[in-house]
Amino acid sequence: MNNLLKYIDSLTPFSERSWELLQLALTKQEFKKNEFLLKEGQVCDSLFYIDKGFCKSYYDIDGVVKNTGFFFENEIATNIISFGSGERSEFNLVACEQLSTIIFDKEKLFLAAKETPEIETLGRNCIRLFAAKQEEFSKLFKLYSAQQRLEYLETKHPEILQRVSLAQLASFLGVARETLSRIRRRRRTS
Amino acid sequence: MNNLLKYIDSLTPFSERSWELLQLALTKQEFKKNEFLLKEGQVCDSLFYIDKGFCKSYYDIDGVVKNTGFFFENEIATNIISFGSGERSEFNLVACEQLSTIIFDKEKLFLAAKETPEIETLGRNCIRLFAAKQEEFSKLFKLYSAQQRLEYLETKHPEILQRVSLAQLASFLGVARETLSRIRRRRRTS
DNA sequence: TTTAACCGGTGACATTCGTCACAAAATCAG
DNA sequence: CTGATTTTGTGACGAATGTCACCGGTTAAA
Repeated sequence: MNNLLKYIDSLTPFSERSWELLQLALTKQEFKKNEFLLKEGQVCDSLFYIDKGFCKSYYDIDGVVKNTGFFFENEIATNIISFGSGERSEFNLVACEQLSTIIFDKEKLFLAAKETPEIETLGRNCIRLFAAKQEEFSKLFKLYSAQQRLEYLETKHPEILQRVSLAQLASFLGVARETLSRIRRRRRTS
Repeated sequence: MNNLLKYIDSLTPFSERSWELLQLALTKQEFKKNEFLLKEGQVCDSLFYIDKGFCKSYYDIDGVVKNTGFFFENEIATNIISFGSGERSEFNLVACEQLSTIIFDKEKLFLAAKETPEIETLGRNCIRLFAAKQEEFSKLFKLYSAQQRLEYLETKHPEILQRVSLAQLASFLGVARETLSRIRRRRRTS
């Protein structure tokens, strides 16, 4: 819980009482590699704070896996559309390696938020960070070529390159695995 | 202010007192076509509720305009990254036609939110909707071809096609104007 | 009315990318 | 250590896209 406390403190002032109330909504949970945090078709009623390990979000489009996000330590993973609206999730969340999370239960979280506005503010800030991350990555696709997207990740998010296989990365970059190989080769030889 | 009231009511329960407090943070503002709501390099300290007309967000990449979003009546337009973090905006917001907005001033909004948790909750829900829209559109680029992206807009967001020129739309879809022409022709002839 | 500006379409051509097939290298399990 | 599996690289080829040039139709301004 220690990492989580630091994470919260970095977002908003938080009293002892708020922390005690919040803990009523929290559960530690471990996932094995390839275990699902959220499956397509389920309603997402949790926020997953990542304590150790990482997971990814992906769509299964006619049997083809399309990675759309990676979530590492000290981040929140969730389906914000499903969590907010109660609709079924269109994508999956799956552990990429042994994963330790702290789950925020939606219902209990809302109950706790009624008791203190600090929890409401925390929620707003979590969503804000989540939205900022969304915007950052969607920008890549709207503005840049595959090669430029790779270069952006290399400078701004090297942790992804270090921990994710090239096939996984290619899917995330929105190109075929072969295209990513060629981009890398072009740069080696020039 | 009537449209805004309905918008708020659709998001969260709102007392008379909350509405009166919120109004302290609100200002009506008109923009002429091609007038800027937010310029690249500025810090965004407003949420723009769109009452009438529409605007767009775009990046200027080495002199090339890349449209990234359109915002119509009954939506909030802003730069969520800049608004939340205080960093400078990397993109522009500009009126595409005569535009009537109601501006939420960030500083005054935070003051009002301290008085009542209903405003805090409203803020959380506005951000949530904004994040959901981000995710919806970024999904298009990660999963679909240009033609599929067009088809998605035609079925899910026909208002965009009705009000935006093909050149603007092509930029938003992330393809050259000519490519959009060819997609349209392919479908006519097949 | 005339002229200019804008909008949408299209042809030509080079480039890039996806797909399929296969091979080399790295990793893992027994 | 060894064989199997996974990961990565690459060649061939067709399809899709970007770029440039130009045209006709519409709209708006002079």
